[in-house]
Amino acid sequence: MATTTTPRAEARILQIETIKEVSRRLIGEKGVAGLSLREVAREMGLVSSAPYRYFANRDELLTALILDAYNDLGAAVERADARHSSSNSRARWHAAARAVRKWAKQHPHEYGLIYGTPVPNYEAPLLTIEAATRVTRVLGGILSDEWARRPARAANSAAGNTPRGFLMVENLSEQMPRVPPDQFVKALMAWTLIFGFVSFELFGHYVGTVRNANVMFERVMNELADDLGLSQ
Amino acid sequence: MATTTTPRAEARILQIETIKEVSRRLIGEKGVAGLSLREVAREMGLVSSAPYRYFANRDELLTALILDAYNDLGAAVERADARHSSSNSRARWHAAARAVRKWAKQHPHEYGLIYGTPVPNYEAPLLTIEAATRVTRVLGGILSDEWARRPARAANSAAGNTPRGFLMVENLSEQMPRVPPDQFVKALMAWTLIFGFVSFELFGHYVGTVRNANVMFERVMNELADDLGLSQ
DNA sequence: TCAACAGTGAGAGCACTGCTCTCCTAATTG
DNA sequence: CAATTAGGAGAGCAGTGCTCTCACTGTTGA
Repeated sequence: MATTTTPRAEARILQIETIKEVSRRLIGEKGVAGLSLREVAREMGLVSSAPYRYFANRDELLTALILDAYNDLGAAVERADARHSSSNSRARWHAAARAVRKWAKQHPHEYGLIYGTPVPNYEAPLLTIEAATRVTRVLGGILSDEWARRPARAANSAAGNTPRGFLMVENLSEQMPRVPPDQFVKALMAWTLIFGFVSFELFGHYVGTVRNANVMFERVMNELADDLGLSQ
Repeated sequence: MATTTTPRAEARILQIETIKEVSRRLIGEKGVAGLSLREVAREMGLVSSAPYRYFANRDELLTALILDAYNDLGAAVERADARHSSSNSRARWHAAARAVRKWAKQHPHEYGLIYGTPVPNYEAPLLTIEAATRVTRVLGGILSDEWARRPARAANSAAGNTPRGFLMVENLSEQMPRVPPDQFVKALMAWTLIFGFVSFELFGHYVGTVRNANVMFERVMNELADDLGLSQ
């Protein structure tokens, strides 16, 4: 059964969606700093106080946009991963990594919003954390499926320095149930390096150093896949 | 001979220095977004238009602060590196990496200023690029000194896939004259990972994942040192 | 059915910002 | 010593985030 919503409630979520759409466009044109609620109102043909009926303040609007950005990126990575056979870890890894970079280059300002300098004093209101883990869950799933196919080595490694590595990483064992804990450090490095590379590229730190970022990204991801022991 | 500067010129550079000091303090308290020229003026007992005698606009002041931040970080890393015997690559590597992280945690807002989201449309005015390379020069020097002590392997690797790697990386051959080009990818990964880790830590992306960042940083840097083949 | 009740937009207003311009003083310079 | 010039004062403009009151209108409970 379709949940019956009052016309008013519908109109409300439509206005909220419009505000966010206009905001995304303005951010894309002039960056986060250039986003003003007054201009959003103007674009919508409203008076300057109207948007405050929907967002208590600018930070609340930004938080909503951050949440959407995490989910948009997460969905893109999930889709890319799902296009490959779950047993082909290496293809999945490359697909996921490329999806991150592609999304970032398509939405540079939104990427900066979520992986750049945190905007307010301390924004992340738990809700965003959940959305932020969508990418790490995909990456963890790839590693988990890979290690599920090699019980011997897994058992070996697990018997190694398990406690040491385990102490440092929370939640990762949930996301990668079959990956031996001593591999967590490598997994963390890979995850960090994907975003480190994309951030360096987008924020201009490779200017004068990396000539062909496309090729370099592929080589780096290949090296990481080797280090992680991804097969095929 | 001491360069004779007129009292007026001296007073000018003193005022500029004061403006930057006050700005740094304000940024440290309320973040980059909270920096206003009017408040700087107020703190200095000046009228709101006075600072514009020294900085054409807010962006110019920010650019100056960015430049200083790069140089401050660069100097800290150089100092840390210099404290070790040049032949002990591994100790130098760890010292440099720790210096980056330490400086970042001591000046989080300034770190965000230079390694977070770029603030204006496209800020980096070449001057900053020069200052930004101080860290990479230190890292390149460490690798260079390491490879200077193993001519055999260097020659071997250099004979390998030199052209491929060389095409992607500019300037790196100047900073690391004795490092075989096929090592450039690993060097780039290491450089990127230092800052990727520090950014993730400072910007809150490890919350809920990395429990003890101090220990994890050491392990990651150790792993990198292994991958780079640093001895001792 | 009709009256009370929200939800919404309009508009004025406050405190703040970046930035410009003119005026004046006082130090510097030839 | 006269001419120049740098720097501060102060007013002012356009823009911002945000608040408050007022009026309208679709929705809802008696």
